Amino acid sequence: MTRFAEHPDAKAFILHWGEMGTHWGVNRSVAQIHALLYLADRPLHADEIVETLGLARSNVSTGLKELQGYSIVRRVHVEGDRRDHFVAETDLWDMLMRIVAERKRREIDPTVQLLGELAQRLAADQSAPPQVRERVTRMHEFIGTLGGWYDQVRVLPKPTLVTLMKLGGKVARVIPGTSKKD
Amino acid sequence: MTRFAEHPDAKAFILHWGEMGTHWGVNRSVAQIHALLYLADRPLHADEIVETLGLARSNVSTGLKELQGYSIVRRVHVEGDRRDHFVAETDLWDMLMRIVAERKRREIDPTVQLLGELAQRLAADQSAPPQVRERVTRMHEFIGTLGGWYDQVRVLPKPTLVTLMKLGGKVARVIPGTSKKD
DNA sequence: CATCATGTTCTGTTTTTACAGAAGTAACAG
DNA sequence: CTGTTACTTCTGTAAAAACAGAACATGATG
Repeated sequence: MTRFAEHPDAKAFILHWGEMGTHWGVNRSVAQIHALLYLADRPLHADEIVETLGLARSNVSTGLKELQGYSIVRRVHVEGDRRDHFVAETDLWDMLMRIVAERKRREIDPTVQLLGELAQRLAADQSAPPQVRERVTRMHEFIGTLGGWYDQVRVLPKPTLVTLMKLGGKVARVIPGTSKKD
Repeated sequence: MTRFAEHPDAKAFILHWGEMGTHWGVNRSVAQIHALLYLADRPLHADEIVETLGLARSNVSTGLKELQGYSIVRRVHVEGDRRDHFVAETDLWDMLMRIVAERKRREIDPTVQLLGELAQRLAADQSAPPQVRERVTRMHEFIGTLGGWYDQVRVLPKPTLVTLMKLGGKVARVIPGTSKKD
């Protein structure tokens, strides 16, 4: 059915992507489903995924929901078939940006929120150990800075991002006080 | 013993840091040990960590080893005490860079390696599904580009990095063909 | 409106991971 | 050379996560 997924290199890709997932807090099955859809040249329906990856129908369902939560997989309608079909984002910049956006929303934002509360309370607390106050505050500021940078970069047009990325460290040349030599 | 860690806000920080870890593929205990050392104003020895966090001695030992593997905790000698003591990196830029470097080494580099092999084999394989060839190749190039960018940024002096970060999207202004307005 | 097709949620089981305590190793102190 | 302290590695257990299959829900079809 999913002929392309029988190719040994496709299989290797899917397996490796699954492993990668586990190292980054993503369920192996979810990552495998994503890899399969990324390699597909057409929308797949859930049962194709079940058969290709050997997962239970239930887990494919929840996996697809998770991937849609990241906005890197979307449901599409296929003419003359009432089953849901799914396609993955194939633009890798978009894919990365969406994953980052969602993880920020889920994990970073609540962390900044909490750190802000802790920092505020510690600032007013005479009995607080000074270095705890200072370190929590600095962590709050640091993650806030990263978040602010991300918010600015996120909205840049994709070609600009690609150019900046390719420039790499060379962008540092525009900063006053930095050597022109590198 | 570790008085600062009895403070409720310190406790909250440590617990949250532990949870964060679990979402990013880091053992909860390891992340907690790191948080505790980050908040400490002096080197701690293993038994202090055991008592403060309520972990088994064995796990503190392996946790500390792991953190040293990331180069964000180091062993220090304390005058007149033959036990090992440990301190965490408190410069958050350095900390982040070291974590990124290590995760790249452990996970990204082997992935690029594998993708390169797959892409090469697929290029020579007449029977390979064309979109599989193309998508694997693009993934390889994409991750390679990210890695190249990182390698360049990594070696920039810290003040330059901070300036760039604060500039945010404004660095895009220097790119030809980009509007001066943002 | 009964049946079938499709998809989701719930529940018990399996697998994986984290962990505590025991056993082992090494270095030092008396 | 013996006991003690500090630390690490090993091993069985406990906790957590992933998973399969069943039960359930929804909506289309004859």
